[in-house]
Amino acid sequence: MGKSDSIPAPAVRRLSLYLRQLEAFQVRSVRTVSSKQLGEALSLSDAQVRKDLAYFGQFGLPGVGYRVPDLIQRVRGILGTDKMSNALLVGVGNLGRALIAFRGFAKRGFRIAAAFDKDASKIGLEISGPTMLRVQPLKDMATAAKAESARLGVLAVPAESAQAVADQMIAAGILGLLNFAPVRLQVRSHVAVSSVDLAVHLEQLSFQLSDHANPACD
Amino acid sequence: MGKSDSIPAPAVRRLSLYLRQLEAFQVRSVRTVSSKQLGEALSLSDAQVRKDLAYFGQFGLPGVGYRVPDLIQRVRGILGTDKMSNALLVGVGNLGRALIAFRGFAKRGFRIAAAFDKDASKIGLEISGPTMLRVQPLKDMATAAKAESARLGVLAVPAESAQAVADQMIAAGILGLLNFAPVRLQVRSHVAVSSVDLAVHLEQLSFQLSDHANPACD
DNA sequence: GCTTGTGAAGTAATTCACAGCC
DNA sequence: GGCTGTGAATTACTTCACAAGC
Repeated sequence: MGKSDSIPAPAVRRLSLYLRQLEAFQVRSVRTVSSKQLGEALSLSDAQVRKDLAYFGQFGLPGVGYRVPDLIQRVRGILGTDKMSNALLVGVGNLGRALIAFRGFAKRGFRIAAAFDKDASKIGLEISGPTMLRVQPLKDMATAAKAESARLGVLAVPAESAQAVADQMIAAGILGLLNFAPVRLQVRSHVAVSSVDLAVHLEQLSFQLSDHANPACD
Repeated sequence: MGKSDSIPAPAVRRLSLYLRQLEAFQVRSVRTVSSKQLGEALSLSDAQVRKDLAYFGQFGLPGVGYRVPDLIQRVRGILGTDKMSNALLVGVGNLGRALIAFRGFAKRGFRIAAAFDKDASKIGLEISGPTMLRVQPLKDMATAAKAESARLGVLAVPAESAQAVADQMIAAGILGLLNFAPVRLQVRSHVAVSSVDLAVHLEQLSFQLSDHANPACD
C-alpha cells in the first residue's frame, strides 16, 4: 500500500470526471459499470479508465466491472470530498455573487463559508446562496478561516489585486486557491492553485475555428 | 508557409498565456523580451517558450529576443482575436449575468452580442454590461447569430438542458461552445467545445491538499 | 463468456544542447 | 557577449495485449 509514486496530473483531472459520470449512473440505478461503459460516456478508451483508476488502487472485479456505489465512495475519499470542505471567497462582484449563489458546490462537497471584499461600502452586505453570507473585511479572513476550518479560497477579484489578496489568504491559512483573475499567482510550493481564465477558453475556441487548426477532419 | 502539421494542444493553450504576458510587458513599455523572461513570468522553461512559438512561425531575432508589439499582433492573428468576435449567451441566471457584465472580454476581442433564456418570464429583461442586452427567446438564436455574425456560444444553463440548448445553438450556426454545465457535450466534429467545470477545479485542489499528492516537495 | 490490472510498446510532449545569427 | 530555432534525447502519457480472475 505504498504507491504515492506521483500520479500523472491528467489522471487526477479525469478522476473528477469519472466521479461525475458514476453519480449519473447511480441516479439511473446502474449497479456495476465496466471501464468500457465509463469510457464511452466520457469519450475515453477503456484502457485509459482502467489505468487511471489503478493509479489509486484496485477497485474493480474481473469479469464484472466496478460496483458503482463503492467506487463513488472510494473516489470521493481520494479526492477528499467525502467530507464537506469550507472555502472563503474574496471579491463580491458579479462573479463572486454568482459563485456564492451557485448550488452545484454543495452536492460535490464544497461550501462557501464566508465572503470578503476590499471595498468598504460592501462590508455588511448580505448575499443569499445556499446559506446567507454577510460580507466581511479582508482583515477578518484569518479568524474566519480558523472558525470554519477553511483550507480553500476562491479569488474573484480584479487582476490588479489578485496577488495581494492571494498573499493575505495564504497568510490566513488557506492552502488551495481557485483563481478567476487572469494572472499567474506566485505562491510557495505548499499552496495549490487552480486558475479559471475565461478569456483563455474563448481564445482556444477562436483558434480552433480558424484555419490553422483543422487541416483535415473526419 | 505550409506547416499546419497539427500543433500540440498544450502549445495552443500556452499561446494565450504568452499573449497575456506580452500585453503586461507592453503596458510596462518593454520593447523586447527573451524566451527566458517570458518563461520566467509564466513558470515555463525558455525552451518551452521558443518551441511553442516556433510551431506558429519565426517571430524572434537571434541575439535580441522577440519584439513585444510585433509578437502581440502575430499571436492575436493566430488566435483570431485581432478582430472582435461576437458570442451568443444562453442562460441568464447568476452566472450568465456575471458573464454579461464581465468587462474582461472586450479587451481580449470578444463581445457578448445577445442573451437568451428558456424561461418565458425572463424574456425582455434588460441586462447591463459593456452593452445593454435584452433577453430573447431561444427560437431567435438563428436570426441573432446571423445578424451579429456570431460563431461562438456561451452555455450558462443547468446540466439538464445543456445538451438540448447546445444542439439548438449549433443548429443556429454556432461553431464554438464555451460550456459551464457539468456535462460532456456530444457534438459533431466541426464544432469546438471548451468546458469550465468549477466543481472539478475545486476537486483538483482538494486532492492536492490531501496526502496522496505531495509525497515530498522541496 | 467477459472484465480487470499491468507490463510492454508506442506516441506525444518537454527538455537538452548547439549551430547559426545579431 | 546574448539569443533564437531545431534536431536529438529524454520524460510523460496513452494504447496495446494478455495473464489472471469472476
